Amino acid sequence: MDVAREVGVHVGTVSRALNPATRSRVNAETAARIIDVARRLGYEVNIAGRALRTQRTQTIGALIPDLTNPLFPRIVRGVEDSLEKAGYTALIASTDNNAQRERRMIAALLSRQVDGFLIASARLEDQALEEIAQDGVPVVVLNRTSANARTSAVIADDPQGIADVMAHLVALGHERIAHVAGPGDTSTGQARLLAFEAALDRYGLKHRSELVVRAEAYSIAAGTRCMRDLFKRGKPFTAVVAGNDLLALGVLDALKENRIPCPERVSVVGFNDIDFAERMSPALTTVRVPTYELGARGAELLLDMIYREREISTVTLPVTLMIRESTAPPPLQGTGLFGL
Amino acid sequence: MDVAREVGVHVGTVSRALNPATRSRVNAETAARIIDVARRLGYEVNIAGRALRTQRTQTIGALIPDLTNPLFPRIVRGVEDSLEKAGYTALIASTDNNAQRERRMIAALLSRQVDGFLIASARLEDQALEEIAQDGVPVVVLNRTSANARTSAVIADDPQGIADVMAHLVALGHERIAHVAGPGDTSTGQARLLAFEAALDRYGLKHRSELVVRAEAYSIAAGTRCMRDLFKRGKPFTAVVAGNDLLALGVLDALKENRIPCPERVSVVGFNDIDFAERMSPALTTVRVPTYELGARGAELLLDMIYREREISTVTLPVTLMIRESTAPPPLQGTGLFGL
DNA sequence: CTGTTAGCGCGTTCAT
DNA sequence: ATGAACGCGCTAACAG
Repeated sequence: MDVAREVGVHVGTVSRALNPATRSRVNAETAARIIDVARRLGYEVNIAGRALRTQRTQTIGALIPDLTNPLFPRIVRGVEDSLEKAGYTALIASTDNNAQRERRMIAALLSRQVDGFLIASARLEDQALEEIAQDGVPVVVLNRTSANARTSAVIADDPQGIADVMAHLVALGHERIAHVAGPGDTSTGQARLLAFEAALDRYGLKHRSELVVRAEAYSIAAGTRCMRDLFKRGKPFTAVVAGNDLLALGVLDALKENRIPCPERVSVVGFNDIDFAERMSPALTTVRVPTYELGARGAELLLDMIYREREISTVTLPVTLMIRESTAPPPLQGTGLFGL
Repeated sequence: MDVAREVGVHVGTVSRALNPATRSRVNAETAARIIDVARRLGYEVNIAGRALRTQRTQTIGALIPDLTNPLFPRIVRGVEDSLEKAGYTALIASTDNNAQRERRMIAALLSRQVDGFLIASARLEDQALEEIAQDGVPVVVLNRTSANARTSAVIADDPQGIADVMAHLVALGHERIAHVAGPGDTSTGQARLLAFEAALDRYGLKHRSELVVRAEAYSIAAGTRCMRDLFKRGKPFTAVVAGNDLLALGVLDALKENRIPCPERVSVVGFNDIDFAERMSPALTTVRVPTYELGARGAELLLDMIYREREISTVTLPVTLMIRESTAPPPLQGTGLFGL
């Protein structure tokens, strides 16, 4: 270490002087000199070396299903900001919600000795996740719950969001409401479907299984496919609650295919309030999820687990219904879809 | 290393067996046994340890201005896919095109001994970049050029894109075309402005400095501000070429504020063809940039530089004009903006 | 307060 | 083909 040579002290002293936590144990004056020389020489600690010794890489792994879904960049941003305060950095990996790719990425991150994992992948029953937690590496899941008792979670209040949506639709006069549910193996898909059914009960609306379709993925294409399915069944409806915004966009596409105007004949609502949702045509009514906070809180929780071995916890963030152009009162009787 | 103990060989042998590059130098049978045991024990090489020895972390740093701009997730995706093939991983950092944050991130990445940098930050005169290259760490810049002779670059064919845009507008009959240019300290901002002016000459159109405004950032808000500026100047125009899609969205907002219909009275065109551009209202006419390829090629170039100390090069990718709803013929004389 | 020593996990070199 | 020894950069622990 040439800083040591330059100042004329031992490397150990330099190490202590440069680490804020141990700086107090070295003469203030020499410390100042060391810091000065280090800066002048452009010295940066080698985190790989430190990691070898401390077993801490100051790096966490973030598993994101798809950065292309506007939901996630905001989450990542929250994560980054929280981590940076602690001198941490995130290694980001896209998984496509593909189990195999997920395993590969986890292996890659594990071999880089990440200090913890932030997992926004939606799949419910990850044995991969199980393995990590068993290894003793802290895990926080984002925007999903986990069956695993050893992971913390930060989630949005999905039941409340769906409840707000349903209250809005019922207030507008809708009675035949369809649901394009998210994938069954995701916790959000399940939670939102449950909340949908609970709302049906609350308002004394009939459960019609023909009005519920499950998407196989959270994507625009899947939303369109589900909607085509719904049309084939030929059962009347005046509103569609989509599992998330991408599904809602797919629903709108299918509506357009069939020249069914939204919101005049069918209302559509999404979930998440992705960027640009308000600029779509029609501007999408949806539930805003505080994505930045979701990431920020998740990162804080993880740092807590790393440093203070804090107990496991689940944080639920409030959501807000954003009413825009894609919802309106249902058409008059006799003028609706399928002669409703 | 407990794998060694389990198999009954020396750690050196295990190391050789587990490293594909040196596997040939060990008995095939023992190698197989070692690999088997390693898998059974869930052993993963510690990249930090290897890095210390080899000075290679198999990790590169990616500086992205803003993941929230839909342009970048696609680039990142291309980067990831190319890197993964080589066993590399990307450390992603958002910079906000903020010089100070950029330095902090570079320091953080440098201390993690990244093997190279992929820089999509747009700012032109980075001394930070200069320093990195001087350190001998390979750098590839993405979607921008660099004054630095030691960095490779992958860029889109901006001049061609703007030329196509102008040909389209002129063919529609536009003669008074405004330009909301990108920031002057970005290479894209400069290149597109130059191409805009060249096209003016090509079609014998007058240069009107009052019809050119410079944005201070690539953002929606900046686009709106520029447009308000343009209105204040009171000079007539029938089309606006925006420096990128976000600026174009800001331009559309300003038009809406003033109840000026697009494309009936003013045509607007963007650049990049971000996701959802075709779902906006009106659907945005813009220039598609092959973002995934941009990232993928950039990563390949960087790996080449790391492994083969390849010479510096610049790759230019072709672009495509996407004609949608935001462009149309100009209004008839006398009905246009400012009495045009 | 500071110097010394040892060892984190790996790859390399030299010996066998 | 394999074992032994060393050192990469750093910090914890101990000695002074």
